Amino acid sequence: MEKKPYHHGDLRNKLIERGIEMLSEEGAQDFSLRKLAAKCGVSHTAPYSHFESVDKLRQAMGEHVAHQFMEKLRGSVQHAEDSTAAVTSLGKAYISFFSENPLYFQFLFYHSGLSIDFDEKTQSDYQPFTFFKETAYRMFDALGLPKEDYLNNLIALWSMVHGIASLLTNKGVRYSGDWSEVLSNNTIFARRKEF
Amino acid sequence: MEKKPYHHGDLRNKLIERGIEMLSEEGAQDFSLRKLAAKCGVSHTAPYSHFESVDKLRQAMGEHVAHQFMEKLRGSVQHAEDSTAAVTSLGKAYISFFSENPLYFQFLFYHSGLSIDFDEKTQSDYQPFTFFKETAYRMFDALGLPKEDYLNNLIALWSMVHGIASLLTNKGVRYSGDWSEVLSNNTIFARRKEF
DNA sequence: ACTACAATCTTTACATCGTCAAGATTGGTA
DNA sequence: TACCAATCTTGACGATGTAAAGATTGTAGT
Repeated sequence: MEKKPYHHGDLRNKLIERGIEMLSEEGAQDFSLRKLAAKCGVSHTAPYSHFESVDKLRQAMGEHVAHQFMEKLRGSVQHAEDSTAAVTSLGKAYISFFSENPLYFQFLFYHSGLSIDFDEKTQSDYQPFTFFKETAYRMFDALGLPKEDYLNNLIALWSMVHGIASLLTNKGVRYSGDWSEVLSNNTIFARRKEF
Repeated sequence: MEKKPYHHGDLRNKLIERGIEMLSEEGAQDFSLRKLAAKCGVSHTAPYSHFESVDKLRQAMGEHVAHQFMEKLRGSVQHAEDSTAAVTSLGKAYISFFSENPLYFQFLFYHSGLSIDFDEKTQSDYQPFTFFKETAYRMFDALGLPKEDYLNNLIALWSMVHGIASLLTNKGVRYSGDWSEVLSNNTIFARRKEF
Protein backbone atom coordinates (compact mmCIF):
# COMPACT_ATOMS: atom_id res chain seq x y z
CA MET A 1 0.00 0.00 0.00
CA GLU A 2 1.98 2.98 1.28
CA LYS A 3 5.38 2.92 -0.42
CA LYS A 4 8.43 5.13 -0.65
CA PRO A 5 7.22 7.72 1.81
CA TYR A 6 10.44 9.60 1.21
CA HIS A 7 13.41 10.07 -1.03
CA HIS A 8 15.80 7.51 0.35
CA GLY A 9 13.50 4.56 0.21
CA ASP A 10 11.00 2.70 2.29
CA LEU A 11 13.16 2.63 5.39
CA ARG A 12 10.46 2.30 8.00
CA ASN A 13 9.07 -0.88 6.48
CA LYS A 14 12.48 -2.19 5.54
CA LEU A 15 13.60 -1.88 9.16
CA ILE A 16 10.64 -3.92 10.30
CA GLU A 17 11.04 -6.60 7.65
CA ARG A 18 14.81 -6.98 7.80
CA GLY A 19 14.54 -6.76 11.57
CA ILE A 20 12.27 -9.78 11.64
CA GLU A 21 14.60 -11.57 9.24
CA MET A 22 17.50 -10.81 11.53
CA LEU A 23 15.48 -12.18 14.40
CA SER A 24 14.81 -15.48 12.64
CA GLU A 25 18.48 -15.88 11.87
CA GLU A 26 20.22 -14.67 14.99
CA GLY A 27 17.61 -14.67 17.72
CA ALA A 28 16.21 -11.91 19.91
CA GLN A 29 19.34 -11.98 22.02
CA ASP A 30 21.78 -10.87 19.34
CA PHE A 31 19.46 -8.34 17.76
CA SER A 32 20.94 -4.87 17.55
CA LEU A 33 19.80 -1.57 16.12
CA ARG A 34 23.17 -0.77 14.63
CA LYS A 35 23.56 -4.09 12.85
CA LEU A 36 20.05 -3.71 11.48
CA ALA A 37 20.76 -0.19 10.25
CA ALA A 38 23.92 -1.44 8.54
CA LYS A 39 21.98 -4.27 6.94
CA CYS A 40 19.57 -1.69 5.57
CA GLY A 41 22.43 0.40 4.25
CA VAL A 42 21.86 3.44 6.44
CA SER A 43 23.74 5.05 9.28
CA HIS A 44 23.22 3.78 12.81
CA THR A 45 20.99 6.66 13.85
CA ALA A 46 18.79 6.75 10.77
CA PRO A 47 16.15 4.55 12.46
CA TYR A 48 15.55 7.35 14.95
CA SER A 49 13.70 9.25 12.25
CA HIS A 50 11.06 6.51 12.31
CA PHE A 51 11.20 5.07 15.81
CA GLU A 52 11.98 6.98 18.95
CA SER A 53 13.74 4.02 20.55
CA VAL A 54 14.72 0.45 19.88
CA ASP A 55 11.80 -0.66 22.03
CA LYS A 56 9.33 1.12 19.80
CA LEU A 57 10.92 -0.61 16.82
CA ARG A 58 10.52 -3.94 18.54
CA GLN A 59 6.92 -3.07 19.24
CA ALA A 60 6.30 -2.36 15.54
CA MET A 61 8.01 -5.61 14.62
CA GLY A 62 5.86 -7.34 17.19
CA GLU A 63 2.72 -5.94 15.63
CA HIS A 64 3.88 -7.18 12.26
CA VAL A 65 4.49 -10.67 13.58
CA ALA A 66 1.22 -10.56 15.47
CA HIS A 67 -0.48 -9.80 12.18
CA GLN A 68 1.07 -12.84 10.51
CA PHE A 69 0.04 -14.85 13.55
CA MET A 70 -3.54 -13.63 13.25
CA GLU A 71 -3.64 -14.52 9.55
CA LYS A 72 -2.60 -18.05 10.42
CA LEU A 73 -5.19 -18.33 13.19
CA ARG A 74 -7.97 -16.93 11.04
CA GLY A 75 -7.10 -19.25 8.17
CA SER A 76 -7.12 -22.26 10.45
CA VAL A 77 -10.80 -21.97 11.40
CA GLN A 78 -11.93 -21.16 7.88
CA HIS A 79 -13.12 -24.65 7.04
CA ALA A 80 -13.91 -25.97 10.50
CA GLU A 81 -17.09 -28.05 10.58
CA ASP A 82 -18.27 -26.98 14.00
CA SER A 83 -17.16 -24.84 16.90
CA THR A 84 -15.30 -27.69 18.58
CA ALA A 85 -13.32 -28.42 15.43
CA ALA A 86 -12.59 -24.71 15.19
CA VAL A 87 -11.02 -24.64 18.63
CA THR A 88 -9.00 -27.74 17.84
CA SER A 89 -7.52 -26.40 14.62
CA LEU A 90 -7.01 -23.01 16.23
CA GLY A 91 -4.92 -24.64 18.93
CA LYS A 92 -2.93 -26.59 16.36
CA ALA A 93 -2.34 -23.45 14.31
CA TYR A 94 -1.15 -21.63 17.42
CA ILE A 95 1.32 -24.39 18.10
CA SER A 96 2.53 -24.87 14.54
CA PHE A 97 3.11 -21.15 14.06
CA PHE A 98 5.72 -21.17 16.77
CA SER A 99 6.94 -24.57 15.73
CA GLU A 100 7.82 -23.07 12.34
CA ASN A 101 9.30 -19.90 13.86
CA PRO A 102 10.56 -20.79 17.33
CA LEU A 103 12.27 -17.45 17.83
CA TYR A 104 9.02 -15.56 17.38
CA PHE A 105 7.70 -16.83 20.69
CA GLN A 106 10.24 -15.11 22.90
CA PHE A 107 10.00 -12.04 20.77
CA LEU A 108 6.22 -11.80 20.64
CA PHE A 109 5.61 -12.39 24.33
CA TYR A 110 8.60 -10.68 25.86
CA HIS A 111 9.84 -7.96 23.53
CA SER A 112 6.92 -6.71 21.53
CA GLY A 113 4.92 -4.93 24.22
CA LEU A 114 1.86 -7.00 23.39
CA SER A 115 -0.84 -7.04 26.05
CA ILE A 116 -3.62 -9.44 26.95
CA ASP A 117 -6.36 -8.55 29.38
CA PHE A 118 -8.45 -11.43 30.65
CA ASP A 119 -10.55 -9.09 32.77
CA GLU A 120 -11.59 -6.70 30.03
CA LYS A 121 -15.03 -7.54 28.65
CA THR A 122 -14.51 -5.94 25.26
CA GLN A 123 -11.07 -6.39 23.77
CA SER A 124 -10.92 -3.67 21.14
CA ASP A 125 -7.66 -4.56 19.47
CA TYR A 126 -7.15 -6.81 16.51
CA GLN A 127 -5.38 -9.35 18.65
CA PRO A 128 -4.82 -13.10 18.66
CA PHE A 129 -6.26 -13.44 22.11
CA THR A 130 -9.58 -11.83 21.23
CA PHE A 131 -9.96 -14.22 18.34
CA PHE A 132 -9.06 -17.22 20.48
CA LYS A 133 -11.59 -16.09 23.05
CA GLU A 134 -14.44 -15.67 20.58
CA THR A 135 -13.77 -19.05 19.04
CA ALA A 136 -13.62 -20.76 22.41
CA TYR A 137 -16.78 -19.06 23.69
CA ARG A 138 -18.64 -20.24 20.60
CA MET A 139 -17.67 -23.77 21.51
CA PHE A 140 -18.69 -23.26 25.13
CA ASP A 141 -22.09 -22.10 23.88
CA ALA A 142 -22.47 -25.19 21.73
CA LEU A 143 -21.49 -27.44 24.62
CA GLY A 144 -23.89 -25.68 26.94
CA LEU A 145 -21.34 -24.85 29.58
CA PRO A 146 -22.48 -22.74 32.51
CA LYS A 147 -21.66 -19.10 31.81
CA GLU A 148 -19.71 -18.72 35.03
CA ASP A 149 -17.26 -21.37 33.83
CA TYR A 150 -16.42 -19.61 30.57
CA LEU A 151 -13.52 -17.50 31.72
CA ASN A 152 -11.88 -20.21 33.75
CA ASN A 153 -12.08 -22.70 30.92
CA LEU A 154 -10.86 -20.17 28.41
CA ILE A 155 -7.78 -19.57 30.49
CA ALA A 156 -7.28 -23.29 31.00
CA LEU A 157 -7.38 -23.93 27.27
CA TRP A 158 -5.18 -20.96 26.45
CA SER A 159 -2.70 -21.94 29.16
CA MET A 160 -2.36 -25.43 27.77
CA VAL A 161 -1.82 -24.27 24.22
CA HIS A 162 0.47 -21.47 25.32
CA GLY A 163 2.40 -23.80 27.59
CA ILE A 164 3.01 -26.23 24.75
CA ALA A 165 4.23 -23.35 22.58
CA SER A 166 6.42 -22.12 25.41
CA LEU A 167 8.04 -25.51 25.92
CA LEU A 168 8.53 -26.39 22.27
CA THR A 169 10.24 -23.08 21.56
CA ASN A 170 12.53 -23.42 24.54
CA LYS A 171 16.02 -24.39 23.45
CA GLY A 172 16.57 -26.27 26.69
CA VAL A 173 13.60 -28.57 26.13
CA ARG A 174 13.94 -31.64 23.96
CA TYR A 175 11.03 -33.80 22.81
CA SER A 176 11.08 -35.84 19.63
CA GLY A 177 7.33 -36.44 19.61
CA ASP A 178 4.68 -34.31 17.98
CA TRP A 179 3.83 -31.29 20.11
CA SER A 180 0.60 -30.61 18.27
CA GLU A 181 -0.75 -33.96 19.43
CA VAL A 182 -0.28 -33.18 23.10
CA LEU A 183 -3.44 -31.12 23.08
CA SER A 184 -5.44 -33.83 21.30
CA ASN A 185 -4.17 -36.96 22.93
CA ASN A 186 -4.25 -36.19 26.61
CA THR A 187 -6.69 -38.28 28.59
CA ILE A 188 -5.80 -37.31 32.09
CA PHE A 189 -8.02 -34.27 32.41
CA ALA A 190 -11.02 -36.35 31.42
CA ARG A 191 -10.15 -38.99 34.03
CA ARG A 192 -9.72 -37.03 37.18
CA LYS A 193 -12.60 -35.98 39.38
CA GLU A 194 -10.83 -33.04 40.90
CA PHE A 195 -7.34 -31.63 40.84
CA MET B 1 29.57 -25.72 53.67
CA GLU B 2 32.54 -24.43 51.71
CA LYS B 3 33.25 -20.91 52.95
CA LYS B 4 35.83 -18.20 52.35
CA PRO B 5 37.82 -20.09 49.77
CA TYR B 6 40.20 -17.17 49.51
CA HIS B 7 41.54 -14.06 51.11
CA HIS B 8 39.16 -11.41 49.83
CA GLY B 9 35.99 -13.15 50.83
CA ASP B 10 33.36 -15.48 49.48
CA LEU B 11 33.04 -13.75 46.16
CA ARG B 12 31.75 -16.64 44.10
CA ASN B 13 28.74 -17.20 46.34
CA LYS B 14 28.23 -13.52 46.94
CA LEU B 15 27.98 -12.93 43.21
CA ILE B 16 25.30 -15.58 42.91
CA GLU B 17 23.28 -14.36 45.87
CA ARG B 18 23.50 -10.64 45.19
CA GLY B 19 22.91 -11.40 41.54
CA ILE B 20 19.62 -13.07 42.33
CA GLU B 21 18.73 -10.16 44.61
CA MET B 22 19.48 -7.76 41.79
CA LEU B 23 17.29 -9.83 39.54
CA SER B 24 14.32 -9.66 41.90
CA GLU B 25 14.67 -5.93 42.17
CA GLU B 26 15.53 -4.82 38.65
CA GLY B 27 14.59 -7.71 36.38
CA ALA B 28 16.60 -9.84 34.00
CA GLN B 29 16.65 -7.04 31.45
CA ASP B 30 18.61 -4.55 33.52
CA PHE B 31 20.98 -7.08 35.01
CA SER B 32 24.63 -6.26 34.42
CA LEU B 33 27.91 -7.82 35.42
CA ARG B 34 29.52 -4.48 36.20
CA LYS B 35 26.70 -3.28 38.43
CA LEU B 36 26.77 -6.59 40.24
CA ALA B 37 30.54 -6.39 40.73
CA ALA B 38 30.16 -2.88 42.11
CA LYS B 39 27.41 -4.07 44.46
CA CYS B 40 29.82 -6.72 45.72
CA GLY B 41 32.57 -4.15 46.21
CA VAL B 42 35.00 -5.55 43.66
CA SER B 43 36.31 -4.38 40.31
CA HIS B 44 34.27 -5.13 37.23
CA THR B 45 36.52 -7.93 36.04
CA ALA B 46 36.87 -9.71 39.35
CA PRO B 47 33.97 -12.06 38.51
CA TYR B 48 36.09 -13.49 35.70
CA SER B 49 38.15 -15.32 38.27
CA HIS B 50 35.08 -17.39 39.09
CA PHE B 51 33.00 -17.39 35.91
CA GLU B 52 34.36 -17.37 32.40
CA SER B 53 31.49 -15.29 31.10
CA VAL B 54 28.29 -13.60 32.19
CA ASP B 55 26.33 -16.51 30.75
CA LYS B 56 28.11 -18.96 33.02
CA LEU B 57 27.28 -16.73 35.96
CA ARG B 58 23.64 -16.70 34.92
CA GLN B 59 23.80 -20.45 34.67
CA ALA B 60 25.10 -20.75 38.22
CA MET B 61 22.41 -18.35 39.40
CA GLY B 62 19.89 -20.48 37.54
CA GLU B 63 21.05 -23.58 39.34
CA HIS B 64 20.68 -21.78 42.63
CA VAL B 65 17.13 -20.70 41.83
CA ALA B 66 16.38 -24.19 40.52
CA HIS B 67 17.47 -25.51 43.89
CA GLN B 68 15.07 -23.20 45.74
CA PHE B 69 12.40 -24.24 43.28
CA MET B 70 13.07 -27.91 43.99
CA GLU B 71 12.84 -27.31 47.73
CA LYS B 72 9.43 -25.78 47.26
CA LEU B 73 8.24 -28.63 45.04
CA ARG B 74 9.55 -31.29 47.42
CA GLY B 75 7.94 -29.59 50.38
CA SER B 76 4.61 -29.38 48.64
CA VAL B 77 4.13 -33.14 48.33
CA GLN B 78 5.40 -33.88 51.82
CA HIS B 79 1.98 -34.28 53.37
CA ALA B 80 -0.06 -35.31 50.36
CA GLU B 81 -2.60 -38.02 51.15
CA ASP B 82 -2.38 -39.85 47.86
CA SER B 83 -0.64 -39.58 44.52
CA THR B 84 -3.41 -37.49 42.99
CA ALA B 85 -3.25 -34.99 45.83
CA ALA B 86 0.51 -34.93 45.36
CA VAL B 87 0.21 -33.90 41.73
CA THR B 88 -2.35 -31.24 42.62
CA SER B 89 -0.23 -29.61 45.28
CA LEU B 90 2.85 -29.96 43.13
CA GLY B 91 1.13 -28.01 40.38
CA LYS B 92 0.00 -25.36 42.82
CA ALA B 93 3.50 -25.08 44.24
CA TYR B 94 4.91 -24.70 40.73
CA ILE B 95 2.50 -21.87 40.05
CA SER B 96 2.85 -20.12 43.38
CA PHE B 97 6.64 -20.18 43.19
CA PHE B 98 6.56 -18.02 40.11
CA SER B 99 3.63 -16.05 41.45
CA GLU B 100 5.82 -15.04 44.36
CA ASN B 101 8.88 -14.39 42.17
CA PRO B 102 7.59 -13.47 38.72
CA LEU B 103 11.03 -12.49 37.46
CA TYR B 104 12.41 -15.95 38.15
CA PHE B 105 10.40 -17.45 35.33
CA GLN B 106 12.10 -15.61 32.50
CA PHE B 107 15.42 -16.14 34.16
CA LEU B 108 15.05 -19.82 34.89
CA PHE B 109 13.73 -20.85 31.50
CA TYR B 110 15.60 -18.48 29.25
CA HIS B 111 18.86 -17.50 30.88
CA SER B 112 19.92 -20.30 33.14
CA GLY B 113 20.87 -22.93 30.59
CA LEU B 114 18.53 -25.38 32.26
CA SER B 115 17.61 -28.38 30.14
CA ILE B 116 14.68 -30.77 30.10
CA ASP B 117 14.69 -33.94 28.06
CA PHE B 118 11.32 -35.60 27.61
CA ASP B 119 12.88 -38.38 25.58
CA GLU B 120 15.51 -39.45 28.08
CA LYS B 121 14.41 -42.44 30.13
CA THR B 122 16.62 -41.75 33.11
CA GLN B 123 17.01 -38.10 34.03
CA SER B 124 20.09 -38.06 36.16
CA ASP B 125 20.06 -34.49 37.41
CA TYR B 126 18.50 -33.17 40.55
CA GLN B 127 15.96 -31.28 38.49
CA PRO B 128 12.41 -30.03 38.88
CA PHE B 129 11.26 -31.88 35.82
CA THR B 130 12.42 -35.27 37.02
CA PHE B 131 10.54 -34.76 40.25
CA PHE B 132 7.41 -33.64 38.46
CA LYS B 133 7.64 -36.69 36.23
CA GLU B 134 8.04 -39.16 39.07
CA THR B 135 5.13 -37.67 40.95
CA ALA B 136 2.89 -37.66 37.90
CA TYR B 137 3.79 -41.25 36.97
CA ARG B 138 2.92 -42.39 40.48
CA MET B 139 -0.53 -40.92 39.96
CA PHE B 140 -0.86 -42.53 36.54
CA ASP B 141 -0.04 -45.87 38.15
CA ALA B 142 -2.72 -45.33 40.78
CA LEU B 143 -5.27 -44.38 38.14
CA GLY B 144 -4.36 -47.40 36.03
CA LEU B 145 -3.60 -45.44 32.89
CA PRO B 146 -2.26 -47.38 29.90
CA LYS B 147 1.54 -47.18 29.90
CA GLU B 148 1.65 -45.80 26.38
CA ASP B 149 -0.33 -42.75 27.51
CA TYR B 150 2.08 -41.80 30.29
CA LEU B 151 4.41 -39.54 28.35
CA ASN B 152 1.69 -37.73 26.49
CA ASN B 153 -0.27 -37.06 29.65
CA LEU B 154 2.84 -35.98 31.51
CA ILE B 155 3.54 -33.39 28.86
CA ALA B 156 -0.09 -32.29 28.82
CA LEU B 157 -0.04 -31.73 32.58
CA TRP B 158 3.32 -30.02 32.55
CA SER B 159 2.29 -27.82 29.62
CA MET B 160 -0.82 -26.64 31.43
CA VAL B 161 1.03 -25.83 34.63
CA HIS B 162 3.92 -24.29 32.73
CA GLY B 163 1.57 -22.29 30.53
CA ILE B 164 -0.19 -20.84 33.56
CA ALA B 165 3.17 -19.88 35.03
CA SER B 166 4.25 -18.39 31.73
CA LEU B 167 1.12 -16.26 31.45
CA LEU B 168 0.99 -15.10 35.04
CA THR B 169 4.59 -13.95 34.96
CA ASN B 170 4.13 -12.08 31.70
CA LYS B 171 3.92 -8.36 32.30
CA GLY B 172 1.63 -7.93 29.31
CA VAL B 173 -0.98 -10.31 30.71
CA ARG B 174 -3.54 -9.10 33.19
CA TYR B 175 -5.91 -11.34 35.12
CA SER B 176 -7.33 -10.45 38.50
CA GLY B 177 -8.51 -13.98 39.27
CA ASP B 178 -6.59 -16.71 41.02
CA TRP B 179 -4.16 -18.40 38.67
CA SER B 180 -3.70 -21.39 40.92
CA GLU B 181 -7.38 -22.26 40.51
CA VAL B 182 -7.17 -22.49 36.75
CA LEU B 183 -5.68 -25.94 37.02
CA SER B 184 -8.31 -27.12 39.50
CA ASN B 185 -11.45 -25.53 38.16
CA ASN B 186 -11.37 -26.28 34.47
CA THR B 187 -14.16 -28.54 33.28
CA ILE B 188 -13.67 -28.37 29.56
CA PHE B 189 -11.12 -31.15 29.24
CA ALA B 190 -13.43 -33.54 31.00
CA ARG B 191 -16.30 -32.60 28.70
CA ARG B 192 -14.86 -33.02 25.26
CA LYS B 193 -14.70 -36.32 23.49
CA GLU B 194 -11.81 -35.39 21.29
CA PHE B 195 -9.89 -32.26 20.53
C1' DA C 1 61.64 -19.75 57.33
C1' DC C 2 62.12 -18.85 52.77
C1' DT C 3 60.70 -19.38 48.10
C1' DA C 4 57.99 -20.37 44.52
C1' DC C 5 53.34 -20.88 42.74
C1' DA C 6 48.73 -20.40 41.72
C1' DA C 7 44.48 -18.31 42.78
C1' DT C 8 42.40 -13.96 43.20
C1' DC C 9 41.78 -9.23 42.26
C1' DT C 10 42.90 -4.47 39.80
C1' DT C 11 44.04 -1.55 36.01
C1' DT C 12 43.79 -0.47 31.46
C1' DA C 13 42.06 -0.93 26.95
C1' DC C 14 38.85 -2.16 23.20
C1' DA C 15 34.73 -3.09 20.40
C1' DT C 16 29.86 -2.80 20.58
C1' DC C 17 25.69 -1.05 22.17
C1' DG C 18 21.61 2.62 22.55
C1' DT C 19 20.98 7.39 22.37
C1' DC C 20 21.64 12.46 21.86
C1' DA C 21 22.97 16.84 19.47
C1' DA C 22 24.24 19.22 15.48
C1' DG C 23 24.38 19.63 10.79
C1' DA C 24 23.76 18.05 5.88
C1' DT C 25 20.52 16.55 2.12
C1' DT C 26 16.39 16.79 -0.44
C1' DG C 27 11.46 16.44 -1.90
C1' DG C 28 7.25 18.99 -1.61
C1' DT C 29 4.94 23.35 -1.13
C1' DA C 30 3.94 28.28 -0.93
C1' DT D 1 12.44 30.19 -6.55
C1' DA D 2 12.77 30.01 -1.73
C1' DC D 3 11.56 27.91 2.23
C1' DC D 4 10.43 24.08 5.28
C1' DA D 5 10.20 19.84 7.35
C1' DA D 6 11.21 15.14 6.96
C1' DT D 7 15.07 12.25 6.44
C1' DC D 8 19.69 10.86 6.89
C1' DT D 9 24.88 11.43 8.46
C1' DT D 10 28.61 12.54 11.55
C1' DG D 11 30.47 12.65 15.92
C1' DA D 12 30.22 12.03 20.73
C1' DC D 13 28.78 10.06 25.28
C1' DG D 14 28.26 6.60 28.88
C1' DA D 15 27.40 1.74 29.68
C1' DT D 16 28.32 -2.90 28.58
C1' DG D 17 31.06 -7.57 28.13
C1' DT D 18 35.58 -9.17 27.83
C1' DA D 19 40.70 -9.71 26.90
C1' DA D 20 45.59 -8.73 28.46
C1' DA D 21 48.84 -7.53 31.75
C1' DG D 22 50.23 -6.85 36.23
C1' DA D 23 49.59 -6.61 41.38
C1' DT D 24 48.37 -9.06 45.78
C1' DT D 25 48.36 -12.86 48.85
C1' DG D 26 47.33 -17.41 50.91
C1' DT D 27 49.41 -22.02 50.61
C1' DA D 28 52.69 -25.77 49.52
C1' DG D 29 57.38 -27.52 49.02
C1' DT D 30 61.91 -27.33 50.33
